[in-house]
Parts: sequence; structure tokens; C-alpha cells
Amino acid sequence: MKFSARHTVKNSHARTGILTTPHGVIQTPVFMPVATSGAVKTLSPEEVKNLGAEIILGNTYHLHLRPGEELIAAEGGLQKWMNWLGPILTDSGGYQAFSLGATRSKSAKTTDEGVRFFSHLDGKKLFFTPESAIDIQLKLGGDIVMVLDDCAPFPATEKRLYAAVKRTGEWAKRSTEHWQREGIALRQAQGKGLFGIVQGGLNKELRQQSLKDIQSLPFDGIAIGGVSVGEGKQNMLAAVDFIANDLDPTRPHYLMGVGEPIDLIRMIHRGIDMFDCVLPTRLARHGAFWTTNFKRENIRRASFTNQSKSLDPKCNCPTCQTYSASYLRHLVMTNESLGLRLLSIHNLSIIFNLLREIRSSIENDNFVNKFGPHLS
RNA sequence: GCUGGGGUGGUAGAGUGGUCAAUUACACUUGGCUGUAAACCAAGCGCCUUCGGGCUUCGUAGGUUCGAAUCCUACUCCCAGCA
Repeated sequence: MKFSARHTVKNSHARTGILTTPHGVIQTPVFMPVATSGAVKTLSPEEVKNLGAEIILGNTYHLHLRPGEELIAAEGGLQKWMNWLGPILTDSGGYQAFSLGATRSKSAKTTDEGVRFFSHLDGKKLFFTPESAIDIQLKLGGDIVMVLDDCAPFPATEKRLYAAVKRTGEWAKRSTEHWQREGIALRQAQGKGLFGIVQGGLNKELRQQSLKDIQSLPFDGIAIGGVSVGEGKQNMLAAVDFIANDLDPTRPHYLMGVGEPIDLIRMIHRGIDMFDCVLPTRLARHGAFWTTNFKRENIRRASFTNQSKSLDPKCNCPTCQTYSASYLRHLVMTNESLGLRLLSIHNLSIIFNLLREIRSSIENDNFVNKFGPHLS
């Protein structure tokens, strides 16, 4: 995997870049729609691509459970199988240890050796280690492989955060060793990349320690995890600010699980190159959508009943070019799946259009000027 | 016309003397959602309220009772079967 920064900005960490993967080249800053179980929910890969997606995210935990990485490998890899011909980043399952463990008692537990899961489908016991998480992702066909990390919840004690940083650091080391043992030359020839993940929650020293741990290892990219776990926007900003100045500029920076349009702007200003988030598609399935000025609305609100205009007069997405808010509300209220699809298309368009604007403003040295009011 | 069954809040449908302003579901209203256990979750949903409570409701009108959505009578409407 290769990354090169293309254009940087004065008075900001914002930058554009190019990420080269086995399945194609990506313009950064980039947003990766989440295709947890092999589909961006409600949309076809062709639709996702046409909206402007260059890379999508698939999930180790979910795909391991169903249908299993062996089947996907036998079918020629996730890209071929689902007919997404571009790059795919596979998440490791570290977040599921948090989300299943935190919200469902005893369905996931993290130890120094790895993460034990009880399948949410049939209760079957699973055990992921840093090594097995990589093996599964390679079988799935991930272009970018994420290490298994220990994602601490919010709020978390300093002790818990310390443990997360220590364990994540140790796992990171095991991960790079495994990556090499399994043939780093081959990996590099294939052009696949391995990303490390920084933890540390809202603790400045621990964030900086974790960044040091991760950046000392030969990772192809640096991810920031342990955010978007319920801490809120201001806390998230603080967590990133702790380390923004020390991010290795030669490697891509990936903020995991973010986000909202406003968060993308702020975090790109802080030097983030990559994002993924379920919000555009999940909000859509819940009737919510963003306007071009980054406000959240919900189409179920009675006031949209007679709105014959589109969701947002300034939006040029396929949904807004074609359908009225009134009709979209009707579709959602009557559980027509078309409504969920059209809102997913709109929300993803809002994100991709924003990123196009941001990239071009960076290239034109206009980023700070244009997005100034939204940067802090 | 006769016989039997039944009319409960927007809808369906519980409830058969007090713990019923009335279970539940759906609908509706409003919130929430940030590496997807998520087309989900939460709250509200007769009227008024100084949030203690007050008032009017279970086809209509009477009645029994300390007390009725629940028992009785009449009326009315609906359904099934028979004429």
C-alpha cells in the first residue's frame, strides 16, 4: 500500500493525498460507507459507487459469523463476491468487543490473549486474537486490514484506559510480527496495508503514549479508535487534539466511526484523511437526513406532510433532483423500502459532496477560508 | 319477522361489580442514533392542572348498588342462522 500527501494547507493540518491499494486508487480525505455484512444497507454496490464512494468497509466479526471467510475466499474474495470492484477496508472486530460487551452482558470479553465472543446469532463461542483477526481479514480479501484493538468504553476509568492502551500496544506488536511472519513481502507485493489503532480515551498522556506505541511499528496507516463511543462532540475533538500535532505525516490518518458532516470538517482540519461511519445509512433507515447546511432533520415530522419541495433545495443528489419531501415522508411512513433507499442515497450524497468540496478547497488553498466557521 | 351473538379510547382487540382513564398491538406525535445485535430505541398519546390532583368517558336512556365498561330494563345499530 502506498500513500502520498498531495497538497497541504497553511494554518491547518488539512491535506489531500492519494492512497494506492490493490483494487484501486483513493483520493483523500475519503469517506468509507459501512457495508457490515457485505452490503451498504439498502443499496447496491453500483449505486454506492455512482454516488462517489471509492472504498467501503466490511466487518470481520459479522462476515466471520455469516457466511464465514472460507466461503468468501472460495468465491474469490469479498470484492468479487459482492461485485464491489474497488478497495475494501476490513474492520477487525475490536469494536464489537466493545459494543457487544458493553451493551449486552457477557456477550464479549477481552483478555490479554484476545477477545472472546458469544455469537449474537446462536450464542456460539468465538475467540479472536490479533493473529486470527488478520488471517480472517486476509481471507476476506481486505485491501486494508485493521489490527485487533481494545476499545475502551465511555466513560472509562484511567485504569481501564491504561489497560486498553497497553493491550492495544501489545496486540499491535503481535499484529505486525504476524503480518511479517505471514509474508510481508507477499503482502507488500499484493499492495495490502495494515493499520494500527490508537486508544487512550480522553486521557492526554495515554493518547500520546498510545500514538507513540503505534507509530513506532511499521504500520501502513494510523487509525484513531476509542472515539464515537458516546463521548460527545467536544470530547471527541479533545481526544483528537491531544495527538493531532504528532501524527506521522508520511502515513494516512484514519478516524474510526466518524461521522457527521460537521465532524468531518473539524477532523480534516486536524489532519484526518479517512473516515467511516454508519450514520448516513442508519439515520436514513430511521427517517433522518442531513441538509446541505449540516442540520439533522427527520422526514417523519408532520410538517413534511405537504412539502412538495425536495429535502433541501440546494442538494443536487438523485433523490432531491427527483422526489418531493412529501413523497419521501409517505414512503417512510408506509414502510416502503424505497424511502429508506432514497434517504440513504441523499445522506451519502451529502457526505460525498462535502468531501469533494473539501478536497477541492484544500487544493485551491481555500479550505480554512471556506470552512473557517466550522473548524473549532 | 324469529333465534342466537355482539356494540370498549384513531383502528384491532383485552377487560365481566371496586386495584379501570381502562392490558396489548398497530396507527399517530415528538426525541435519540457517530469503527451497525440498529428499516432500531425511548417518551407521549380523553380534557384540565398550581403536577398533589380534578373532571368527563366503554352504543343511547333509565335503573340496581356504598361503588358499574362490568348486573337489570327499554331503545337503537351490527353480525350469523332460520323464515
